Amino acid sequence: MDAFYASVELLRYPQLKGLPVVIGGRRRSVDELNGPWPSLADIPVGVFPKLSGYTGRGVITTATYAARQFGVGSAMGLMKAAKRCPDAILLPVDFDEYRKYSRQFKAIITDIVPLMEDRGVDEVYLDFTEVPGGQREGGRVLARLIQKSIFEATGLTCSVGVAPNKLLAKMASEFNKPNGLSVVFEEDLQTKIWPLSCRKINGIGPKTDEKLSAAGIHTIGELAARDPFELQQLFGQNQGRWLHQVAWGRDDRPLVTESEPVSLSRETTFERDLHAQHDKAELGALFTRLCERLAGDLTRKGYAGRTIGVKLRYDDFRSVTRDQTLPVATVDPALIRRTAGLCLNRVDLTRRFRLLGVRVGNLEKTNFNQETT
DNA sequence: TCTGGGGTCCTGGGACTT
DNA sequence: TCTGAAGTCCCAGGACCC
Repeated sequence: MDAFYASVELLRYPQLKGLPVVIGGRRRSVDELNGPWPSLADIPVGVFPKLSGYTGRGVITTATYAARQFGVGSAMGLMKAAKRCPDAILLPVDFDEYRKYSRQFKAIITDIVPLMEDRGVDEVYLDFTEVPGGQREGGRVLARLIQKSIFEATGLTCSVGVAPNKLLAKMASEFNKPNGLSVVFEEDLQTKIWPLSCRKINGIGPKTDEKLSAAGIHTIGELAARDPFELQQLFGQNQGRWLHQVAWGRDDRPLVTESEPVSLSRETTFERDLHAQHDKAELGALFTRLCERLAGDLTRKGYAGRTIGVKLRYDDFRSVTRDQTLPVATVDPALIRRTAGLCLNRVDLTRRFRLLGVRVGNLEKTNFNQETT
């Protein structure tokens, strides 16, 4: 398979190009910025709020490359980011807008390459083994055509990686961000992949990286040099085997062009930590609202679920979950609320918590899908 | 002083059945 | 009747990703 990985850069306002910008925080409407504007593209740079003096909860969803120079990035708390880069512009998250552009760029892509795996709002894998011209210049010609088509239709830039499999294509796409294009061949493994940190592998997060470091393994090359049996001793059979495979650039996962959701959930972090007894009314209303919204999601997407669960995050950031499986699948907000309430009775409610979530799993298709996309 | 929201997948333990 | 093995389901938590 010739895999192609593209991630689209969603910041498209020309007046902000090259400036440090972070997108994130708790969800606010664009109107809250500084009064109603026809669109963010019409706002002069000086009007955007700065990160300096930001107080309250919230994390960065994404940041421009100019902002990343200051050591801020995804998932960082906004207050910490404000200290590192006070002059950065803070934009609110606007998921409806992202979804709109996401549909648009994916439609453009599938017009050119029909075999697409959707990896979220801004990323896709493509297989262009069978696409006419897909092999020209190692895939560069087709990749450039896709980049050009997306830019002309949406103003969005995207970074692209082309490689023999999904693992390497994803890594290749990171080489020249933003708006980059990289091709990695099998024979490039030792020169282009092995010098990289293990953390660059999709699937190695902070925990695994820490364990690897403790074993004296920092780069992918060092990982590849280890005996597979030693890795299995350290990480267990499955993960050990997988680590050895990916270090050697091996990945035979096919493109997944269709999938069904496994669960749906809604959760919210409070402005301040709440207590089950002292904030009973507020929590009760919030809990009901979460269940209603979740029931709405299920109905809209055409699913019902049998397993109802809750999630709590305490003030010390520990999380707990409880769930319960019903005899039949439901979309009924009252039943979801009642069952989730029973789950909630099984957790420690004596200490304050910062987040409450409701989840429905064990999904079954109903025939009432109201969503067209 | 911190650390969102919405997902998937994996692991491991306990209950239950055969 | 008791015991152990194996399979399955349910549940909880952890790691990771976008």
